[in-house]
Amino acid sequence: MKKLLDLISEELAKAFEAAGYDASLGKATWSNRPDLCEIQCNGAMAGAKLYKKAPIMIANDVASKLGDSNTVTDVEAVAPGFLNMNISESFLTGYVEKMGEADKFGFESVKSDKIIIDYGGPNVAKPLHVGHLRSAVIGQCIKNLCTYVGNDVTGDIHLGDWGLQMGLIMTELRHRKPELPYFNESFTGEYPKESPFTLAELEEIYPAASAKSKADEKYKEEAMNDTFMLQKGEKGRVAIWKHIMALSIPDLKKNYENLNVSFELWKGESDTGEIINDMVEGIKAGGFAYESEGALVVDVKEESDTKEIPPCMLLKSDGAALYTTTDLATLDLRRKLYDPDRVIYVVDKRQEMHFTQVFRCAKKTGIVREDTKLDFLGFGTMNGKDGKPFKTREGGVMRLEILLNDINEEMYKKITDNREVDEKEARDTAKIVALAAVKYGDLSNQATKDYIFDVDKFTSFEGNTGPYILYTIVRIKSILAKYISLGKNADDAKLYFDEQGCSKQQKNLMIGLTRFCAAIESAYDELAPNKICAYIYDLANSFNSFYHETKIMTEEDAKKQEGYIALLVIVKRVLEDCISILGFSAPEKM
RNA sequence: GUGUUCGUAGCUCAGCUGGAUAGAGCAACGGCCUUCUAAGCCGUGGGUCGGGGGUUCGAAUCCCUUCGAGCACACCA
Repeated sequence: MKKLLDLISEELAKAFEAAGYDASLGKATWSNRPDLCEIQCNGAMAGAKLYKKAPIMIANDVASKLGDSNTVTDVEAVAPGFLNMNISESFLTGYVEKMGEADKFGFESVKSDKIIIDYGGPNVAKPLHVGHLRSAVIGQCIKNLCTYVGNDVTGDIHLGDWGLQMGLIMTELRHRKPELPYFNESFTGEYPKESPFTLAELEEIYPAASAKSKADEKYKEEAMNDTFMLQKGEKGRVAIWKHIMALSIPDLKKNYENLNVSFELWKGESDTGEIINDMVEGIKAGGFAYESEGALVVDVKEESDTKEIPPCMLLKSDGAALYTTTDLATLDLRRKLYDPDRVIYVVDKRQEMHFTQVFRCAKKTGIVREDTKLDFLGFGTMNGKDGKPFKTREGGVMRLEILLNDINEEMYKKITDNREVDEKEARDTAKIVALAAVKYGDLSNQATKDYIFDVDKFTSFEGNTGPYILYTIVRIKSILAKYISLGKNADDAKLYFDEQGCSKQQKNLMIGLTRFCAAIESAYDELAPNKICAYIYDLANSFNSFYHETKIMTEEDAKKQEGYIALLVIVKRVLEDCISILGFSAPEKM
């Protein structure tokens, strides 16, 4: 379905042409002065130079050609050369009607790429903390968005399960329990099925080991050696590694489920273990790699660089793989298994340099196709109210689980405050609304910027927040339920065009609906979830104004009432599609 | 040091492919619940868009410069 502005632009283009000017000047935009008009066209000013003519004269010429239009009304040329106009109500109503009937409100899928989205990236050695929230929330939304616009999308969690963090755990474990069979090289029997540590112990072992390695050089070397041995497939280390994975993955699954985040693929760095060798050999054979200070590297500098880009390192001087290696091998593996057209990484923006190196190296060495799009969507840090990285009150790393529980609890209090609510229902609603609050709070900011995670703000739920959006949807649901309870059918309701004209609020609401496709499109083009948030906040505002202005259930004219209901149905569907892309849902009541 | 992102109301943020009077929310103040959920609606106050130059009929937006902040700069991930 063509966008409303495009339809009007076409008409303007014809008018410019009829008046003797270039058709391309006829471009309609939404007015930035809603007090003056709904739609404006600045083409006359752009054409002033071209035709060496006062812009107001051009605007007047064009306006005179638009007198009998059935899409726009009140066309007016205004100094210095604006062309102001309103949309015809019958045309607008007809357009919204068609939107309601069309699949995805007339959004035209132009893309059908095979896309892999790399997000989540949890470290199996430690529990999810607030730092993982953004990747999960933004990644899931980008995945939903790419799917909505018609791509074939696969989400990959890309576990951090093959690096030094694994070696650190093993080293610490050996120091604590040297008697374990995993560390006995002459051991030939079966390793125990039972893990030698619990999940809780694992969560304690890693930070302890990490701290020691920073203070003790020898300890760190030991950990690096353990990492190397694991990567070589030494059976004792592999057995411990399996224990870690078996404990960690179910826990991760549970936590991501609570966030309404899911992954089609649960691959990790370790899945590249077997192909790293071949890949490195291939790059060497291609003549791309050379030795530098003992390490194997590939140059990735380019002429246009404004700064020094260090070479991309394939192997450390001790021969071990590092994160560039596993990221490259992951691309290699993905091409072999899925051959994607595009890979999108939703990762902390501090890793930009790393991915620049990986992308260039992958293109240069032919690991990915020349036309594969590799996108880095770097997000900013989640800070506390003090503007510094979010921490617990004690200054430690805040576990995601605890953060979410806190917010759920706050939400529950809010819901049960001063009213009688069923306990179970209140708990369920609290969970839904809390998740919306957290996700919307994140997604409504530009992904690339740091943002302040303010628990008070998110639990206050006023203004531009997820709960406000949900509240709007719940209000609509409530009216529709009432309408249906009278034995009427809301789904078959038809929009009503009133010759007398509709209220300003209603027209505004309809205009809001017509902007859906453009909002989705720009959000997709820029991989910017905040554009969807801005759109639905605006739409929800329009609806709430309309809601206060219009008494729906007491409307006596049945046709008119049916028209209102039809409008509500579309607004609700648009809002629900949008929040479903954002990754949350609305309760029945709140 | 080099590069990069950013600096907009007291606070948190939009707006940035140049257009008319720079917008929201929070906070402050004032209205609106016997009528579809007041987690709402309507209104008031609050700004040298960090500073200075430039390009343009027109600049928060583009260019240069300066000040300030964050981040990154090969053997961690």
